Amino acid sequence: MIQKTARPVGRPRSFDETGALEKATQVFWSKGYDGVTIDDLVAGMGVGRPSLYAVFGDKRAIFLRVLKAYAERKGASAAKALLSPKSLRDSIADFLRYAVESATQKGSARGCLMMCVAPLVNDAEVQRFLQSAVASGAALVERRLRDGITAGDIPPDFPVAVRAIQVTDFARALTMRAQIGSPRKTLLKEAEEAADLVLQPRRV
Amino acid sequence: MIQKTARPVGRPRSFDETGALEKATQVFWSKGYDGVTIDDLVAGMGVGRPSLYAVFGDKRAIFLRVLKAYAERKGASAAKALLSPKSLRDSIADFLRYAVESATQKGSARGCLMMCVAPLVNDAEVQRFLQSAVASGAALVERRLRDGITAGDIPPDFPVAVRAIQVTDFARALTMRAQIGSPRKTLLKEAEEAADLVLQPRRV
DNA sequence: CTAATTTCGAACTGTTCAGTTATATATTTG
DNA sequence: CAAATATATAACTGAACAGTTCGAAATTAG
Repeated sequence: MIQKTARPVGRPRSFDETGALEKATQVFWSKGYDGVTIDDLVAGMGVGRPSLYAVFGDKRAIFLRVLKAYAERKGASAAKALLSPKSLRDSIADFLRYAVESATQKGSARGCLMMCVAPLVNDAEVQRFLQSAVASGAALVERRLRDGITAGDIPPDFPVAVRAIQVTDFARALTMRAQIGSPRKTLLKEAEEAADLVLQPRRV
Repeated sequence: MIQKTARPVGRPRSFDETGALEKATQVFWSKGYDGVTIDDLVAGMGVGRPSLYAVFGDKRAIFLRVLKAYAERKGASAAKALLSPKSLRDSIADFLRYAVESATQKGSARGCLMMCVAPLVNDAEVQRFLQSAVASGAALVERRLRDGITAGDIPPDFPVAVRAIQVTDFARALTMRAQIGSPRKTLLKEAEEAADLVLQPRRV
C-alpha cells in the first residue's frame, strides 16, 4: 500500500510553498520587479533566506513561478466570466467588469501583475509568456463571440477576430487606468460602454 | 543694452542641459525607473557625477524633468496628428498610427515612457501628472470629435466624450502591446480597425 | 598675469544587496 | 536513544550603490 502523505524525513518546513508564492505575488505586485529585493521576499513570503534559495531559486525564478500561477488564476476567472451561460452582451461586459474590479481591488496593489509589472521585466522568457497570454485571452473572447453567432446574438459576418482583440485591448487600457488611480466607478461605466461598442454590427 | 548671451563666469559646462535630459529619457525608457542607477545616468547623459547632482538633483528629480519634457513633446505630436486639416477618420487614424509608430520605433526602447515606465513609479507627483496627461489626451480627441460634428462627419448626437476616452484607451492598449513585442505591421492594422470602430454612429 | 568663479574627474564613505556558509533545531528511521 | 536527514537562524563576503569631498582645470574680471 502506498502512503501518499508519507511525511518526508528531516525537519518539516515551517512554510507552505503555495502560500509563500501567493505572498510573493503581492510583493512583486506592489513593488515592481526591479524594486523588489531578496530581503523583501524573505520578509513577505515568511521563508528564510537559505530556504528561499534552496526551494525557489533566485528572484527571476521566483517571479516566473509567480507569474505563471497568477496567469493561471486570472485566466480561469476570465474564462468563468466569459463562458457562463449568459447573453453575449453580459458575458463581454462581465469580462471587462472583472478586469476593472480585480484591478481596483482594495487591499492589494492596483492594476495587474501581467500588464503593469511583467512587461517591464527585461527577460525573453517573460516576454514570450506575456505574448502567449495575450493571444490566449483574445482567443478566449473570440470563442465566445463565435458562440454568439451560433446563438444568433450577432450576425454571421461579425468580425470576431478583430473585435476579440479590441475587447482585450479595452481590458488592458482599463487596467492601466486603474493602476494610475482612476476610480472604480468611472472604469466600470466605461467597461459597459466598451462592451456596447465592440458588439456593434459591422457598419452598413 | 542687455547682452543676453553674456558668458557666465567660471569654467564652461561640457554638456548641454537639454541634450542631457533627452539622453536621460532613453536611459529611463530602456531600463525602467527602479532599474536605473546614478551611474547609468552619468554614463548615459555624459554628465559627471557631481555636476549631475548639482545641476539636476537626484534620480527622482531627473525623472520628473524627463517625464515632463517627454509629455510635452508627445502631446505636441499627438495634437499635430489630430488637428491637421484632414477628414475625421484620417485624424483619428493618424493619432492611433502615431502611437503605434512611436512605440515601435527602432533604435529606442519599445513602448512609451508615460505608459510603460512612469505608472510604476511609486510617487504621488508622478501619478498626479499621469492622470492629468490622460485627461488632456482625451480632451484633445474630444475636441477633434466636436469639430467632426460641426463638419458633418458624424451626427450631432455622437457620444463624443465616451468615444474620446475609447480612442485614447486604444492608443494605450496598442502601445502596451508594442512594448511586449507585437509587430508594428499588426498594430498598424489594428489602429485602422480601432479608428473605424470608434467612429461608428450610435446604434440604431 | 593674478584672483575669483564654476565645472570636471577621481576617489572616498557608509549602506544595501545577493548569494553562501556554519551551526542549531526538528523530524523520521532503526 | 542514536544516526540520518532536512530545514531554520544568524552571520559572513564581496560587489554595487548613493551621495559627498577634494584637488585640478577652464574660464572671466580686473
